[in-house]
Amino acid sequence: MRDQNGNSRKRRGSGRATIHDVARLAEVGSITVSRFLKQPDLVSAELSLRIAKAIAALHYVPNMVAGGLASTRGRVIGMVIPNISGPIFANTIQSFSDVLSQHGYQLLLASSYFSIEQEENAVRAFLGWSPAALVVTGQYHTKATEQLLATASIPVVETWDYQPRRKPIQVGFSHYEVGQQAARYLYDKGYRRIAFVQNSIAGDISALDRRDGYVAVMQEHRLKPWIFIPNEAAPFESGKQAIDALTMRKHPAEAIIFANDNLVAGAILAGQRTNLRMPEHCAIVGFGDYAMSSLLLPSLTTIRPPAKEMGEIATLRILETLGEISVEKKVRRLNRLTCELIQRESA
Amino acid sequence: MRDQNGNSRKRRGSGRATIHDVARLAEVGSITVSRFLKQPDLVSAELSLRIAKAIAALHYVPNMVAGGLASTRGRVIGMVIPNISGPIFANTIQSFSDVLSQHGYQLLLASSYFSIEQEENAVRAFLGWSPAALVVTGQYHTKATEQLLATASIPVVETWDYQPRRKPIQVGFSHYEVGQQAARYLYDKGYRRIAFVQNSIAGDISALDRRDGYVAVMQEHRLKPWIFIPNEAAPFESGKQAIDALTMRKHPAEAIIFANDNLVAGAILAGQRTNLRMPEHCAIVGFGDYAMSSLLLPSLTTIRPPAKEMGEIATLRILETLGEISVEKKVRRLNRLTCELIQRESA
DNA sequence: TTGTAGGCGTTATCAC
DNA sequence: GTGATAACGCCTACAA
Repeated sequence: MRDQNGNSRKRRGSGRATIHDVARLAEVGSITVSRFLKQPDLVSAELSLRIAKAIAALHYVPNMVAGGLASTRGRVIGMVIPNISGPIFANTIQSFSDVLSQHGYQLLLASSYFSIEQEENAVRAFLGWSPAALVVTGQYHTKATEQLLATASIPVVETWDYQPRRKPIQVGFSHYEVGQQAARYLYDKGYRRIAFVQNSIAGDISALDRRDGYVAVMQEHRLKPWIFIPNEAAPFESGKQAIDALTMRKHPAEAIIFANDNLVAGAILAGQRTNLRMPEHCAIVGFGDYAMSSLLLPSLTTIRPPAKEMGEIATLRILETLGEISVEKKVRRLNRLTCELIQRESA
Repeated sequence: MRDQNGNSRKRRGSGRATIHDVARLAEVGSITVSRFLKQPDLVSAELSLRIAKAIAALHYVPNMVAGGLASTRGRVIGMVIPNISGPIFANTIQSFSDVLSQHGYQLLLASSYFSIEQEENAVRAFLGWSPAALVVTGQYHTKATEQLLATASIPVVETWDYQPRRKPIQVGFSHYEVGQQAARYLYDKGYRRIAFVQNSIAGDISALDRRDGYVAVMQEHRLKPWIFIPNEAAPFESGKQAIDALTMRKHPAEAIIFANDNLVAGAILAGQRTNLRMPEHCAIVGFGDYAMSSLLLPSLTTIRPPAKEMGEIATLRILETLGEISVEKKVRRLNRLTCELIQRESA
């Protein structure tokens, strides 16, 4: 039974042209069409031409679902990120997605909101799609996630963190060292009463690593670590709360390291209101280098994570593991990236 | 031939437990397992229990790819957005993805960088995944995209724009009216020499609609429209260039509408350097209400698009069309959202 | 270089 | 309420 296009009428089908329709029109075997699409070198020029015409005539779009099922490995790659809309991760997603789509892979995205339980759900959901690879954020996961990732037998990349001797491919940086970097910078500038303001989001474990780096440097110099934990939920409010608590006291902080630039934004706004001058009264170092960080008054001295680079390199490492490309040795060793301290007005 | 788990050894397979493995362990037919997962009401309590146990024992994760192939409609939804990392669209993505995943759908994401050709590529790639629905940004597409969307016979949603009498489901707002809104606001404040600064990104067609709205209001009042087109690529630079050109002249602009807040950020920084006082010397209205907009000095009067709402409502409309949920009539009519003018210091 | 047979894991269809 | 069977559209394996 044929419909008006000469296609066989299917009981269930999607209605779209299939590889068989193309093959019939081009008068070749379907497998030749498949080869034409995947390994064009193996198909003769003559058949290639006929096939190309048939594809165009039928508006054929290969069914990736069927292909994925047949090859038991789909051309999707899942990515779990704490926060899609956060200023910090968007660049990683963007560059990841861009490089990926150039190689015919699609990005499946989910957000965990810094909850490792939500991350587990996302990973579980992704696995149902037989992804070619998975990308997660950070090194801290639930036991179940660890196990899912281990048994998935696909490339797994951890971004936004770095820990030697871990199984997954790492493309990130050491948060601990970022904490050290910030503390040393301030110490070297002569500050001694240096405080650290934690993130208001409890699930942000990486921020605790940065705190630990700060603590280590303080102890190195026999200074007492001074940690402030905001009890506000909103980042701006937390920042305000922190700077008030740390500066409006008898022995105020000379310098403050904030867990991220969002907190700083709140702090700086509060400072403008109270005429707190930075860095004269209090120096500030943030983390993240968000778009706004250079626009604040004072502009913000902060540590810039290699967000875009992580996305790019993660993709390259994945594509290499999948045999899609071969990358230089240089790239293959780029597990551990570094953050740059951007010196501006606030410290 | 069975392996150690009692599963039949497959020549190709993924190695994961299949619905058949579950069925065998639970001693039921595979279709009953399928029903247990999709329509639990139709399965007796006794079998349900056995199946649940088997699923847990085997760590069974349904293969969505196979399911998608069999049902010719996968549980993925594709979304094309101009810019993932842009401050403006991220909220739409986030809320869209969140509601979606609550209903068991996955988000496929691609960015167009304001190029309708890239959008076409993305749509084509998405269609290969038999998505349950597609979301695109804006109402301007290539002919081919229009055709792809029309023949896909799946729900299509256009966000971030609104145009009556278009075929796709619309969840957005009128950029033309936003342009009018900004112009009227400034006119009502007494400004007459009002200029409009276009976006430096040529592909941002919606920004031209905003410009047209501004032009219309100016002509309404018999004022001469004054449009500045930056020739810089970078938004901050464009903003600086624009404010310099529009204010450092004999008859400077009294007020400026910028195509977006990124441009304004550059302009305000330039103004701080030249001691241009806003709004005294020049009032400014932006568009987007980015995170930084309230932090600038002066804080920015701007028009806030309903980014999060668009994502949420788009998802609801899609899920409703797919028969997943039923929404109130109220929501069903929410095609046209409105933008709020946020009054701050700059105008 | 090209083709044939059969499987990938699930669901639609129909029968009991 | 439950199950057998046949698609779904492509790809791997093997053959010619």
